[in-house]
Amino acid sequence: MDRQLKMKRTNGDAPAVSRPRDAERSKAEILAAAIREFSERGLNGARVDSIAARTRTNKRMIYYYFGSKERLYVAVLEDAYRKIREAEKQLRLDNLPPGEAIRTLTEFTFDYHWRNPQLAKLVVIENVHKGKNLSRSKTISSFNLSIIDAIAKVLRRGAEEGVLRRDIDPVELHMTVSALSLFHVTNRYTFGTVFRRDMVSDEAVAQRKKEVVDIISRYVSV
Amino acid sequence: MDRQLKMKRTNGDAPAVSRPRDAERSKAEILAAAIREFSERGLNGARVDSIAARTRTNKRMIYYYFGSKERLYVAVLEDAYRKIREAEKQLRLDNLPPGEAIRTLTEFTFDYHWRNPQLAKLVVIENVHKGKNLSRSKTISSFNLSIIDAIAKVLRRGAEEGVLRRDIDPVELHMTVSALSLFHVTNRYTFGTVFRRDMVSDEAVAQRKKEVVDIISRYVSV
Amino acid sequence: MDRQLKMKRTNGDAPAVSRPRDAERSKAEILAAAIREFSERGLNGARVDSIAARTRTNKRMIYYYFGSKERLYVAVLEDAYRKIREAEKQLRLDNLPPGEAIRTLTEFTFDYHWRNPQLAKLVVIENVHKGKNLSRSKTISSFNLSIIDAIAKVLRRGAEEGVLRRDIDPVELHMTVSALSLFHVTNRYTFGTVFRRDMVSDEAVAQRKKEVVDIISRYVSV
Amino acid sequence: MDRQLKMKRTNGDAPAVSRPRDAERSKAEILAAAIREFSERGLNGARVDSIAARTRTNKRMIYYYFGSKERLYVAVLEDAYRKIREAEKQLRLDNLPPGEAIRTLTEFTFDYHWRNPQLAKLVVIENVHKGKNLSRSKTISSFNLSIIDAIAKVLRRGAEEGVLRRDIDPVELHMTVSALSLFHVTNRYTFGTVFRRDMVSDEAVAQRKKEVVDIISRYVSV
DNA sequence: TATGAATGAGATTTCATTCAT
DNA sequence: TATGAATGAAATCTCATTCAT
Repeated sequence: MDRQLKMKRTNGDAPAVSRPRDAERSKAEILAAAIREFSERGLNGARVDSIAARTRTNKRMIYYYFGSKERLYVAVLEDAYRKIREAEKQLRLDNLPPGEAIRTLTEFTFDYHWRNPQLAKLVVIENVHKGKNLSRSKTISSFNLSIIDAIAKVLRRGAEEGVLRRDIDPVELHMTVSALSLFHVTNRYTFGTVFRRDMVSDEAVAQRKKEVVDIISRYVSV
Repeated sequence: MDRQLKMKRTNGDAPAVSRPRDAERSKAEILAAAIREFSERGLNGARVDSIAARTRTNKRMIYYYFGSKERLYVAVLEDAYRKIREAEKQLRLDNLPPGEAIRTLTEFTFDYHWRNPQLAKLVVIENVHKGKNLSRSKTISSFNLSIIDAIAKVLRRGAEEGVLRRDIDPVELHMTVSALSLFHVTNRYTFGTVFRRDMVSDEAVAQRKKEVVDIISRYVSV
Repeated sequence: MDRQLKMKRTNGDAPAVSRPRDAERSKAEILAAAIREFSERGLNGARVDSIAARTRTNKRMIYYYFGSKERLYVAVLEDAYRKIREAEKQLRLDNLPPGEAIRTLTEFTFDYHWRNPQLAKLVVIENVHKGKNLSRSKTISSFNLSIIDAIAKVLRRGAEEGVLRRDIDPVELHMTVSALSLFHVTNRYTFGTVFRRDMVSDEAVAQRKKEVVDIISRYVSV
Repeated sequence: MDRQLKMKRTNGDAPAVSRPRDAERSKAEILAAAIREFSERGLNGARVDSIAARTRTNKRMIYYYFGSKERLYVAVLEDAYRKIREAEKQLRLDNLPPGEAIRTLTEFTFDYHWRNPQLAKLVVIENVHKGKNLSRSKTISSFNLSIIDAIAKVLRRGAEEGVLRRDIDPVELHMTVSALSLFHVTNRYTFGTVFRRDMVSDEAVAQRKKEVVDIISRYVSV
């Protein structure tokens, strides 16, 4: 695969970078490979061998750094959640008028899940397992509540300005936005097949996104 | 393992007539056991042994009747879809005013999935597998389109009576109702844990159902 | 073991004996192989592969019948204890004068362990594991207490006849006989090496047995 | 794994003098940790990682100082034997009347093994491995024969004084004392479980010690 | 002397499926 | 139609040991 790279390594008289020896990088590489494997095949379907194969390290290192397949899976879950929360922070919702902020957040959420389907898939997989792995994570809740705070702020502003309903619960709103955004990812295959519906063309996705934004707008507007 | 028992059965002069040997009953029993096992543990997590253990028959019979674990899984999927479509037909939406028909359908859908979570779970599991098993079913689409027809009829009536928007696509509406209803089942564990939200108490469920009906009502109303 | 039985089944026009299909025999074969492997290599040193190789069945059957390496090991322990207790019953101590009964039992115990070192080895191995596997056995104590009963009877007779001490505790005596008999098996290698002592020649063994009988005789005599 | 810590150490201008780097101390620490690990878990059950974890050094040092797990185990065996022989020398048996000397030695041996069970455990473990590791030690026999000499001297004195039998072989006597003393350590779990006997309370131990001393006394007395 | 990172070989266990009657 | 026994292939995990600095 990377014969080029290998060549480079053996060049020069400095014996050089020959093998990784970089814990952080190895860990990150494993995590990245695991996110893909788990989201594509589920906890039981994922193969530790496959994860290792997507890496420059080997199977043994997965156990060295993560202890077990399950603990790796928990790390993957945490990482996937962390990423969407970080992406959300780039939105700067505070700088937008309330209505537009909600619209922006809705569009972002829909787009994010469509373009990064891993989290959505991991989440439903974890629910098949009744959430017992996620519940082992101590930190998961702490960093996720940021999105609820952000929504709450926007709703407060909107209420003050009289442009948004006063009786909207931020968690409820987040649930709705999530449900409508995730569904298109987590149910695309069955819904497409069963109802003979194009779920994946650019037009179909754009059309659905518009619809979702519309649903949310009507829901929050006074 | 239980050799004693076996001995007892084959000994004695009482011949083979003793048990009814009802093929249909065996098949139905296997299917019922499989629905539970697959919905609880996923396709990979499900164990043929466990399915057999939930039955009065044995493992070999599963292969005799269904050929393979995968084909049994497809049969399970079809059966679960068939059941909700049959339940929907009891609603008699044609006898209700359009707005009320939509509300009734929404409440039914939400309740059905909450009380019969197997279909919801099977569907997300199947999507993890990119819907490749469902797509093997020849009949799946045929009997499922009934719900789209039913919604289309209601929307047409609503438009004619001027109480519902004219530009609502029935598939789009079904997708929205499904998304909001399924989410509460398929994401209850993670959402509850991550956002510290009660998802399961009677009050929480009733409150969410009210919200979902509200969202849909605002969405379809002129 | 019971080839006779098997023959009976496959005779007539039904073809051939090709593969076992005899649960009891498979189980017994595995158990016999496991006794040797565990007693020779310990719980950790024993290899499931090696046990299977000593069998006409395969590795998978070990899990089919015993569940795990540990549970097989417990079955092995139970079986080894059961065998010595059964052998003891052939001694008919009740038919011997008390002093001779004790002597006979001592000689038997010493010989048994020397000729069948598996139990002795299994026992020390199990003690390295702090007896946690044996303590999982429900039945172990029940059938082992027979030896204590037998000794108690002899001691009672001896006391009545005035030929044996009245204050000997049967468990204490069994412990002493066991200690002296087992030591020659469980410590033969180190004791031989460290103290440059022949522990294995027929003469050495006979001499030690005589000594042990002497020790016990002096101990129980009035 | 603890990268932060490592950074701190190699950073800064404080040079390498910071830690004493006492080779002898490291070696002794490893040996002490290994004695516990091997005696608690056996040769195969012991983990090099665990031994390192019981140390202030790391796994690599074990290989640096001892070469391999097996050679470390041999070192452990030698060390354990050396310790009991040194302890015995404190007894000053020569200063006691012969009968009392034997009694003192018996009590000491019983107590020593009960309070320091490592040697007893290591010895049976080594016997499971047919003594092949111990036989590699060149020195083991040389320093162990001291106990045989000591016993021989006492027996000679006792015979001359007419208080002890003339026909007692010192190795045989040591074997008997060892067997009775070690048994209580190496078989405590199984014997306790199988025969429902308290083996560990202070009273039980004291009672058994008394019994052992009694057995030995009757054995050596004229 | 000291240490975290890395690994190959091999161990136990799992599981869908088939055999033989 | 029914069933216990059997199995190959492959999965997860373990562990002593070495690498590279």
